Amino acid sequence: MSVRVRVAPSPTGFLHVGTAQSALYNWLFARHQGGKFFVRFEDTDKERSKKEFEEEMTQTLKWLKLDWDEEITVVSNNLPRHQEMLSKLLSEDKAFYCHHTKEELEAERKEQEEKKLPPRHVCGFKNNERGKEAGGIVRLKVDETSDRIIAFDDAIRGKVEFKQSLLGDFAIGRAADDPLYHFAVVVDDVDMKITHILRGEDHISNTPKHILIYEALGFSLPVFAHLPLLLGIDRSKLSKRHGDTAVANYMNDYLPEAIVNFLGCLGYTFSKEIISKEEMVQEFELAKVHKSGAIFDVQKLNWINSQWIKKLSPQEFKQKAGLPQIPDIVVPLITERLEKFSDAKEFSYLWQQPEYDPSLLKWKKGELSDAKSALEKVLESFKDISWDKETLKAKLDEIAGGDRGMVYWPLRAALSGKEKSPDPVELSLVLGKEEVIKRIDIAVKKLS
RNA sequence: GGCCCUGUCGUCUAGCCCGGUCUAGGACAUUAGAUUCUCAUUCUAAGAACACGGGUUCAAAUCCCGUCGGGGCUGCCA
Repeated sequence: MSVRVRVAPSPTGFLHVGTAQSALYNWLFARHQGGKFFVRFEDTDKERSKKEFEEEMTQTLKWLKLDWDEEITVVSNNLPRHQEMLSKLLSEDKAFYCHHTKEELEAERKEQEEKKLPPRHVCGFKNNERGKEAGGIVRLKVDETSDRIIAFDDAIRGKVEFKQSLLGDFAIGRAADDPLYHFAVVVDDVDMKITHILRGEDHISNTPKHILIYEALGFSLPVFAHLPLLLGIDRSKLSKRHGDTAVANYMNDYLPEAIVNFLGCLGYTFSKEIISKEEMVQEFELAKVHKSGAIFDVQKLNWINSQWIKKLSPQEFKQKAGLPQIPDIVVPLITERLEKFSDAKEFSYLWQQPEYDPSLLKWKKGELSDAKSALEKVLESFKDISWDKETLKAKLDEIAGGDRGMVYWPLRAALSGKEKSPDPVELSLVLGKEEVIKRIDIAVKKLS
């Protein structure tokens, strides 16, 4: 049987990096197995779900190049089916209406905590006539007297067990025509013939509930696999207070290849650290996914991004960095020292004249007057010189005598207007003779 | 509180299943050095971890028990 997996985010915000990671592992598993990967929007929470978030998530998934099979589905579109299944359970007496108020339920939960009892709602309505009267929320009947152990073999963690008696009669619908997540997700996964459910570890304790729903509905179980969570610096579940959690916030500074590479390696150890998703597909094995959560460390992301940036062709770089006007020849000078695209603007001196204070021209071992005379000598000798690396270098060394800094520093400063930059010979080569002479001339005038 | 998952350098991890080859390896980060006018790249080096306590064994990061720590869930959110 062919593998079918899905990622099912709820469209209540921008695509979270954790969701992106989950999508990636589902995608990797599907592609490795030659199966199908689907995207489904879990909009059972009508209050918070928004169409614009669906659109945003779709665009972001595309940007990550995690291609899905068939059209994206939306849970609410399957509502008639959910209602049908809910009614079925109700009529088969496997589910019932709970008429307790929120206040009563809350009081019950509070009391249970105080008495150190397991938190569960064993509903008094499940076995009396009022439980059949429509109104209130719909709960699944769970036999609290059973000593059954609900167990499943997690493809990542191995055997996981829960006592059925601790579950209580959990809610599956706000009303007979309004399914809750736990119910809708099961029905949809069945309808889509999902074979493996790879989702975040935060769903482990929901799994026994889902198993009970599968059973009540008479469907066979898929394979479950719970992915480790992405953590913030304090090791709690990654959330907004830890920084940017929306993939969208990384789109301007990072390459999708870097994000995918980073996310893939947080939760799995591949044969190498810089790896494309196609290469990941080759190696991916579900059982090798890590069990414990990993901290989302931007420093590592930055390094990975810098590695991917270095692989870019000049054309690709200019387009991604939003600098289409710059000459190809300056690109390597930038990519060699770039971690994030937004930092590219620091190198504007490569395509436009820099602004700087004349004092910058003074080298630490000399005076301003030394800089001036050095620049004048360079200016003079550059006017009629062969414009290649060896010649320029030889000439500058000759002018400098023994102390290269006396010439290199002021020249480099004159060309870049920065304390830190590529060396003056490289700058001269990419800037061109005419521009170099112009900039030296400006520098000399600043010192006059 | 209850239930469940998890625990190797600061971070991501290899090793653990099938005890000895582990004076615990790699990467990021940090520090120092080489190259160098500066920065970056590159290279070299250094510091840095088996949560703790028992047990089994000739031998334990690896097996067993317990403790502690971290996290998740505990909703008419997902």
